[in-house]
Amino acid sequence: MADVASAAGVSRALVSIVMRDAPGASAAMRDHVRVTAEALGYRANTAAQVLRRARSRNVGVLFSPRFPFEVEIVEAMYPAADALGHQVVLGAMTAQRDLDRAVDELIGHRCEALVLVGLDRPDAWFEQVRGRLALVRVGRVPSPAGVDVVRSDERRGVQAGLQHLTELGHRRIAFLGGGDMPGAAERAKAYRAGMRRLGVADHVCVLAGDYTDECGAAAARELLANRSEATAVLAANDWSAVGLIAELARHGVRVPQDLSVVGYDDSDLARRTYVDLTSVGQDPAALAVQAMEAVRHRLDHPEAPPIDAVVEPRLEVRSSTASPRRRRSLTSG
Amino acid sequence: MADVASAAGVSRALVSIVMRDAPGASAAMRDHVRVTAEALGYRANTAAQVLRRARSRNVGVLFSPRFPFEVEIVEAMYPAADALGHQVVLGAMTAQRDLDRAVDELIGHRCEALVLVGLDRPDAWFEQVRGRLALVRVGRVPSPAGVDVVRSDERRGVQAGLQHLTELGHRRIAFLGGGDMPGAAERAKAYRAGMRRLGVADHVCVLAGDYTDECGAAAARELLANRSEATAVLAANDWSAVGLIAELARHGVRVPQDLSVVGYDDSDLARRTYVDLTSVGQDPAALAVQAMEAVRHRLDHPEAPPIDAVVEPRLEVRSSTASPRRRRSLTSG
DNA sequence: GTGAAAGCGCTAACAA
DNA sequence: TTGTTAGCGCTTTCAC
Repeated sequence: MADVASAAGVSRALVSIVMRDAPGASAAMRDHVRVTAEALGYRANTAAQVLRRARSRNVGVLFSPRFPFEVEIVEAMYPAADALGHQVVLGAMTAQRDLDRAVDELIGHRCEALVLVGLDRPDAWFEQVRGRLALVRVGRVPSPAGVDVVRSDERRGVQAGLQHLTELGHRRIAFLGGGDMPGAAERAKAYRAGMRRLGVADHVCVLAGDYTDECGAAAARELLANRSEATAVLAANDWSAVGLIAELARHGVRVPQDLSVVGYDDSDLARRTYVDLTSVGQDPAALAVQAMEAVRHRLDHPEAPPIDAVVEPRLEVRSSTASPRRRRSLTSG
Repeated sequence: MADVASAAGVSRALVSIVMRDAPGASAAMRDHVRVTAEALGYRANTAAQVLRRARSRNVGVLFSPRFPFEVEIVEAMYPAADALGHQVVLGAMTAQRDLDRAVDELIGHRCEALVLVGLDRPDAWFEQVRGRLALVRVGRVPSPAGVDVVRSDERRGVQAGLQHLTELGHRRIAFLGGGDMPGAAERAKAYRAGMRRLGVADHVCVLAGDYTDECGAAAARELLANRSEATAVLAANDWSAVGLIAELARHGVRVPQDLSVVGYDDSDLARRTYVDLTSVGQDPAALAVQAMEAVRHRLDHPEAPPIDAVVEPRLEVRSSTASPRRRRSLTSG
C-alpha cells in the first residue's frame, strides 16, 4: 500500500479510503489512486484488514462438498454475502477432516458467524459453539432447537408431491423414507399427515431407505414381493427414486405407465434427460440469501429470539409421473 | 494470547512458541501452557499470524465444487498440505463468480502458491498469474505449457480400457469423445494411438460428445442408425457412458450382452450398484499429494524447470463389460 | 529456557 | 479533502 501511496503521491490513509470505497475522497483522486493501484497490481492484504478492523466481516460456511445440494447453497452464498458486505470463508468437511478441526480453522480466521449447511450434531454441540460465534443452520435441518435456522418447508414440499399425484388420480401412494438422513424425519411425518388430510390414511405405506440407490432397489423388490397395490411412490430423495425405478425396470415394471415416482431435491440427477424425474425442488439460492440475512440479524441483535425462516419448495413435473392405469397390483398387471 | 500468557504466568512469546510447536520450551511448560490455552478456548488469530510471518504458508486451491472429481482432489489436499506445513485456502468457482474474482481473493489472503484444479485457460492467463504466485495445475490438464503440472496418465488410462476390452475379445471398439472438455483431447489421441498399437486402426470410430448423458444418448442413436458393427464403446466420461447405456436399453440393446461399455473417471455414478460401470479411475489422493509436493518444490526452487508429474490411473472392472457375442451389427442381432 | 521489544500492513479517529 | 498517528495480535530477534 505504501508503494501505491508514494507512486500516487498521496498518503497511505487516502489509498485505504479509496480502496475500500469509504467516503472522504474526491472523484478525481479516486480515479488517480485506482489507476495507480491497478498499474502496480495492488491488492489489499486481507490479513492486515481483518487484524485491524473491529469486525472481521468474515462469515464461515461449513459444508460437505460431496453433497451437490449443499454445494448449490454455498455457491449462492457468495453473492448473498457480497450484498451484505461480508466475506465468505469456506470450511470443507471431509471424511479425513472432522468438524472440530474445520470450526477451529474458521475461528482462527476470526469469523463473526458460522453458517452450517445441512449439518446435524447433538444440541450440546451447537450450544458450545454458539458461545463463541453467531450460528445459523441452513438446509436440511431436522428441527429448530434454540439456534437460528433457515430451512425448506418440508411439509409443503411433501404436500406438493402428494397433491400432484392425487390430481393425477393416485390414491395408493407409498413413501420411500430416508432413515436418519437430513430432512427425512420431517418428510416422513409430512407424508403421514398429508395422507390423512387427503382421506387416504389407510393406504399409508412407508418403505425404509437412506438416500442411496441401493435402498431404492431394495424398496422396489419389497413392493414386488408384497404384490403392492401402490400406484405411486413418493421418495424422500432423488437417488433412491432412481434406484427404485432402475430395479423396477429390471422386473418389467415401467415408469410412469405402471407406477408413478416422485423424487425429492430436484438434483442434477433428476434433471438429466434420461432420468427426467418429477421431483420436489428446494431453492438453494433462497436458502443462502435467507441464511445471510439471518447472520446479519443475529450479529445486529445478539439477544433477539431464535430465527426460524422457511423457504418454499416447488414441484418440478417431469416424465416419471402419470395417471394410474386400472389394475390391482404391480405383479398382476 | 495475552490472556493465556497472564493466566499461565508466562510471557506472550512463550505462549507463541508452544502454540506453534516451535523449539525453545520445556515439556512441562508446554503442557502447562497448552492446558491453560485449552481452558480459555484460545485459538491463534490467523490474520495476525499471516501478517507477521515472512511467509503466509497459505496455498490457494481453485476448483469448481460442481465437479465431484475436483472435490475429491480438494478433499485430499487438506492432509497433503498439513503434511507439508501449509494451510489450504479454498477458492470456489461458480457461475456467478469468475476466476479473476476468486484469484483476487486468494491473493488478498497472501497465498504463496495457487493450485488450479482442472481449470483451462489461455496460456497468456497462466503467464500473467505466474508472475505473482507459484502456480500448479492439477487434474484433467490438457497439456503442460511451461507451467507446473500434475496429471493423470491419460494415455495409460485409455490403454488400460482398450486392453481390457481386447482381452475380452473385442476388436471393433468405438470411442465416445468429450469435445473440448478437460482431458478429452488427450483421451481421444490415446484412443487412436492405442487402436493403432493393437493393430485395429481400421476399426477406429470416434463419436462426438461433451461429458453429458445427452451426448451419450445421441451417440447411441448414431450407432443404431449406422448399424454399427462396434462390439464395445470406450467413453471419455462416466456420464456419457451412462447416457449411452440408457438410450441403448430403450432400443432393446443390452449391456454388456450386446455391447460392452467402459466409462472414464470411476465417479460415484459408476460405483452405484444399479449402474455398476467398468471405468478408468483417476487417483485424486495421489494427484493432491503430488500437487502439494510440486508447490513445495516450486517455492523452494523458483527457477527450477517446469514440473510434469504423472499419476497412474487404474481400471475398475465392473459389470458393463463382457466378451462380445457373435453377430455383425447392433441392429441385426 | 524465558522475557522485552519491534514491526508486519492496514484502519479509524483525529488533526490540519 | 487530505495527512498523521496509534495500535490490531502475532512472530521473531536478541538479551538475559
